[in-house]
Amino acid sequence: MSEFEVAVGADLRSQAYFALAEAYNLLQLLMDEQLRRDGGVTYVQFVLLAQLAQAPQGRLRMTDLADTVLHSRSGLTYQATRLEAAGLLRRERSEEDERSVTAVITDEGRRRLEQVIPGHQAVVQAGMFDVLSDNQVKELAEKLDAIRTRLRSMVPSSAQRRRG
Amino acid sequence: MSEFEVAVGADLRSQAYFALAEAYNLLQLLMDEQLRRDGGVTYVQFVLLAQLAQAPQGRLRMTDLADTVLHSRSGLTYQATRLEAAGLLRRERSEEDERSVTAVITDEGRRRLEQVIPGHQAVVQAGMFDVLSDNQVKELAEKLDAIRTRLRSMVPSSAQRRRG
DNA sequence: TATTGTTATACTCTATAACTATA
DNA sequence: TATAGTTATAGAGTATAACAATA
Repeated sequence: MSEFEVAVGADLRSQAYFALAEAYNLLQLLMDEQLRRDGGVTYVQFVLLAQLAQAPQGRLRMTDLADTVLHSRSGLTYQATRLEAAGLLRRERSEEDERSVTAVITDEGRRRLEQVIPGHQAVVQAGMFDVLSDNQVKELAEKLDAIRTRLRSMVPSSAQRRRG
Repeated sequence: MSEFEVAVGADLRSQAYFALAEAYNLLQLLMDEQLRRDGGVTYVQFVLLAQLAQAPQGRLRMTDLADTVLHSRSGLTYQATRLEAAGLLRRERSEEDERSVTAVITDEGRRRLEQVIPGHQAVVQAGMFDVLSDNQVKELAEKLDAIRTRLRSMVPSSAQRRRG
């Protein structure tokens, strides 16, 4: 138990919370370095590319993408401009709704993603899973998934934030 | 299982990892808002104050504090200047080693911390623990702690980064 | 009128390297 | 020479509000 925990609460819940926070921050540090080294992309850009890669035809509407990655629309425009300049993504006007813009991952974007994923998974494996058994991983995943679902219901979407 | 997971790996480990990432990001969003609303401090500032509050006599050397919160020294100087201007922290030259500076939390800093902690704990409780039993919390804490310890051993300290 | 995306703008934060003082 | 902390600087990223185009 770290001393920080004593300040805010020495109970099990505080332990779980601070372990989560520190684990994620350390992981972020290692992942940022790996992604930059292996593919010249930031973590945010990696997440955006991965989101697009799995979407049908590699396409997502800008607003939906912003909601998915929890950023403002202007923030997404900023990142999309950078990814477009790097040739990893392109933007197309929608045909059904002329207001909408669809972000599409390019072939080069998919290649770049494949290029960084092995290193990314290696970091996650070494940092998180080498110290857990398969069954422990399963139990961890179940609990984190319950927490994630709960938190999703507590945070409004970017469209809702704009209105409210 | 989100579609993002499919892109990078649909296995249990990816599930655990992405659940961790999204849970922490959502939690961060909620905590930032709460801390700003209840006490006008950022999450980083909250962590710095909490670290000092629990240290002996509320004191820590700047470099040690930087290592604890995983920031560069210049980044810590920036935050310390802001916290000092807000009257929540003060800096003193060390008497043993004239090169060192000790950061000390002020009485007002402690009051501010007490002011935000209830809301902070409420957010954590609602977001993470209302969906878990006490035993599940215990199991979660154990696994996250193992991961944290592992990750700590993988990330060099700020002093080590400076040298290397 | 409401919604989509971009832009203008301003601000926060971070790190690197140079610098000062001390060990 | 090495270390502690600050500062100068520059850059990355973010969000809010105003805007143009479309529904």
